[in-house]
Amino acid sequence: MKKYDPIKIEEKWQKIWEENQEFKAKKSKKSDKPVQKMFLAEMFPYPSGAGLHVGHVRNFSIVDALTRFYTQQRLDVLRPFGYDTFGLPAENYAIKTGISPEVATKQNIDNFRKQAKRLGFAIDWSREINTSDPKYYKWTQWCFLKLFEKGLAYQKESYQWWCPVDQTVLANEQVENGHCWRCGTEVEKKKMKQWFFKITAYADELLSEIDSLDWPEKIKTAQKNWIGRSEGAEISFEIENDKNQFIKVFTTRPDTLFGATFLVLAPEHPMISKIMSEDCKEKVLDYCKTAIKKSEIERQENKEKTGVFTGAYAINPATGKKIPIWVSDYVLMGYGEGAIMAVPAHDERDFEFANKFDLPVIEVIEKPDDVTEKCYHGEGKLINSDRFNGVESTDAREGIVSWLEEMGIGKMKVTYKMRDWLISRQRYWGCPIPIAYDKDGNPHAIPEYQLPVIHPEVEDYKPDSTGRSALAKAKDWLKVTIDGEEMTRETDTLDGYACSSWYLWRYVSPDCETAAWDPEEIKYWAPTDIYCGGDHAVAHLLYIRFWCKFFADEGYLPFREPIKRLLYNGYINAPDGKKMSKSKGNVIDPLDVIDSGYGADTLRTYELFIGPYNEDAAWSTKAIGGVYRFLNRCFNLVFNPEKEADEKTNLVIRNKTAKKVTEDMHRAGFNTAVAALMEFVNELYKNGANREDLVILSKLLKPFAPHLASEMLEELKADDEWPTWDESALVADVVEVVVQVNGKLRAKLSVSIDDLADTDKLTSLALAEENVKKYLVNGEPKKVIIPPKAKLINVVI
RNA sequence: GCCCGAGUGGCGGAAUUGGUAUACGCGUUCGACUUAAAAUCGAAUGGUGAAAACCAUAUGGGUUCAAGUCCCAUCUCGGGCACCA
Repeated sequence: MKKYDPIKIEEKWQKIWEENQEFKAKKSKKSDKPVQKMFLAEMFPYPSGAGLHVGHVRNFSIVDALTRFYTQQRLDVLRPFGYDTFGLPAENYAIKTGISPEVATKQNIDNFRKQAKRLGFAIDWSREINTSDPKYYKWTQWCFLKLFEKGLAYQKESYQWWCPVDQTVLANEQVENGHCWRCGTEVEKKKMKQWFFKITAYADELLSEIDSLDWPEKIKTAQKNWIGRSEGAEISFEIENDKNQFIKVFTTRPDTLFGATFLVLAPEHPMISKIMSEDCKEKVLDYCKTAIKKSEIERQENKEKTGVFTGAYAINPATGKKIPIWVSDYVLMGYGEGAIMAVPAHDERDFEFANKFDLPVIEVIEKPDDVTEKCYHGEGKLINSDRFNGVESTDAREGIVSWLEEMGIGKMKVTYKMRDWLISRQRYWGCPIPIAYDKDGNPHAIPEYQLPVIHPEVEDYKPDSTGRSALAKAKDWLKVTIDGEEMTRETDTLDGYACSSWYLWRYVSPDCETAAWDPEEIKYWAPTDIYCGGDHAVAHLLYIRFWCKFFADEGYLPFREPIKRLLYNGYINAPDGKKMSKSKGNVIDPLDVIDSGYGADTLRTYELFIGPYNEDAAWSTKAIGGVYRFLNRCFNLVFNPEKEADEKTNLVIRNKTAKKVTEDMHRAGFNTAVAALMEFVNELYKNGANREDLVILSKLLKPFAPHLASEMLEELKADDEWPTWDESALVADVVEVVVQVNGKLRAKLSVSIDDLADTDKLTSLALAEENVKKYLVNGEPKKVIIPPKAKLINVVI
C-alpha cells in the first residue's frame, strides 16, 4: 500500500520544473496554422514582510489553473510575475528601523518568491519585474516624460488632500470616507503646487469603451459612476450694475431657468472677492475661510445647509429679474463651474437652502397630481416660464439653451465628476519624478539619456519639516546640469499607481534596454487576455486603461484596451467570517497549511473549491480535510488500484467529466469543476477504473493539483495534453424520464434512448403509471406536455 | 439618498437556456475494519409525518402546463458612490 506524501511529491516536481524551466513562455512557429497566444497575469503583489497570505494564494491559484489549462491545450502561454515595491509601508519601516527600503524590499521579495515556488505556480521566472529596480523605473520615468511632452503631465496649484501623519498629498481615490487609505488619519485640505496627469482628456473614451469589455458588471458600473458624465448647459449670469462681469454656472436642468431664484458660489470661487459688498465683506470672508479649512468629513457630517449672502445680485437672463448671490459649501469648486443657479422648487438641496434662508421658490415644472412632496424633481410641462409655458421639460432643455446661445450667454456642455489624477507624493520611497527646475522655478524634463534618475541614498528617511520628501536631504543629488544649465531636481516622487500603469507591457520584454517594451513582443503577446485581482476597481484599473489609450495615440501600442477579460476574485475571510487581521489573531498562514502535511495541492484545490471565485468565502479548517481526502483517493486509484474496469464501464462519466471540466474552466467555474472531478472519482471507486479513466482524471486534475497530477501521469506513462471528449458517448442507452402531474413529480420511467423522441409511446407509458392513473378523473388528461430535450413529461389534468 | 450585487438544508455551496430543487464538500448518525482510537471504506441525512402525502429556494403577489430562474412590490445583507447642480 503506497501512501500519498504531498510534501515529497511536491518537492520532486518543483525541482523538475525549475531545472527544465518548464514555464518559460515560447513563441511557437508552426507554418501551417498560427498558434493562439494567451497572456495571463494576476495583479502583482506588494511584497509585505508578512509573506503570502491565503488571499494571494486564491488569486494566484485562479491564474495558475487557467495557465495550466491553456498550456495543456498547447497554446503559447505567457504567465509572468512581479512585485509592486514602492510604497509607504517600506518607507515607514525604514523611518522606524533605519533599514533602507531597498534592503527590506529585497528580503521580502526573496521570501515571496520562495513561498510562491512552494505553491508550484506555473510562472515564467525569467520575467520577474520589480518596480523599484532602476532598470524598471527608468521606463516609468520615460512614460512620465512622454506624458509631459504632450502636456498631459502638468503642475497646478490647488487645494489637495493632505494626510498629516503620512505627510503627503493623496489622490481622490486614496481618500476613504475622509480618511487616509493607509493610516486611517483624517485628511485635511492644503493648497499646494502639485503634479497631475490629465486623465480627464480621455474621460469620454474611458467611458464609452467600458461596455465592450469582458469585465464584471460591478467594476464597469463603478468606473462609469466614477467618471460620472452628465450632460447639461453652461449659462452666464450677468452681475447687476456691471455688464462686463459674468458668473458661469453648470446645470443639467436648463429647462428650469425661469425658476432660478438665486445663485450659489463655492467658498473657493475667485469671483467672491470681486463682487461682495462692503457691508457683507467681513461675514463672507469669515465664512469662506472656515469652510475651506473644514475637512470633508465635517462637511459631510453636518448636512444642514450653511451659507452667507454676498450682498451682490445677478440678473436671471430669462426673467430679467435680479437674484441674490450666495456662498455655500454645498457647492463644490472642483465640479462644473464651482457655481450653480439654484432652483429651489425642483432641487432638494436648493430647496433646503431656500427654506433655511427664506429665499423665494418659484415652480416652473407642472407637478403630477400624485406627487405630494414640495420639491418635485421629475419631468413635466413648463409653467411660469413665459413663452416656454406648456412645453415638455425634456424638449425645453434644448429650446432654452438655443435661445441662450442666440444671446451668446449659454451653450450645451458635458461635465465629468472625474478629476485629473494627482500624482506627486512628498515621499522618499517612490519613483523620482524626472524633472528639474531652473533658477526661475520653471520645470524642465530630465533628458532621456540621463535616465534613470536614481534614488540617492540618505541617512534619514523622514520627510523634512516643510513637507518635502527625504530626497531633499541628498544635497549633491539635487544639483543637475541640463544643457549646460544648473538646475535643482524635483523632490516629489510618483504615486505608486504610476508604476503599475504599464507593468503588464514590461512583462513582454522585461530586460529590454532600448525601450519600455519591445514593439515586436508587444505585438505578439499583448494585450493581456486574462487579468485577475480582487482590488482597485476604479484606481489601477482605470489608470492602466488611460495609459493604454495615451500610448496607443503616441503609436507605442497597437491596441486601446489593455485587458480583455478581467476576473475579480473575492476575499478569503477568517473562519468566523470576519476579515483576517494580525490584531484579531485569526490569520491563516498558507505556509502553515502546507507544512501541516496537507501540501500545496490540497491548499490550492481547496481555495478553488471553497465557493465561486468571485465571491467572498470564509476559511474552514474542517472542509479542507475533504479536499485532502479527495486527492488521497485520486492517488490511490493510480498507485493502489483495486478493481480494473472494462472499456465501457466508465465511458459515459469519463466523457461527461471531460466536457464539464473543460466548460467550467472556460467560464471560471473552478468550484464546480472540482466537484465534477470528485463525482468522477467517487464513481471510479465504485466501479473500478482502467488506464484511460485514470489518464483523463489526471489530466483534468492538473490545473488544480499539478504536482499530484504530474506524479499520476508519470506513473501512467502519459503526457498532459488536455483531453477531448466524444459527444456521442455522453448519452447512456437507457435514461430516466420524469413524469409530473400538474408540475409535481409523480413517477419515474426508464426509457430506451431510441424511444425518447417517440411522444406517443412516452405518453402511453406515463399514463400507464399507477401513481399517474390515480390522479386522472376520467382516465383522460387535459394535455400532455413533452418538452424537447428535457427528459420530462408533464401530465395536465 | 443614488447605483450595482446577493438572499437556497445544521454549514460552504450546486442547479450554465423556465423543465427531477438541495450536485459536490463539511458536519451529524449508523455499520465494517480494530483490543481500542485515529485513519480508511460503506450507508443514511431539507422539514413534518407511521404512511400516503403535504410543506420548503428572504416576504407578498403575478405570468406559465411548469418558476430558485421571468415580471411587480416589500424586507434584509454585502459592495461602490455620496451635497457632482
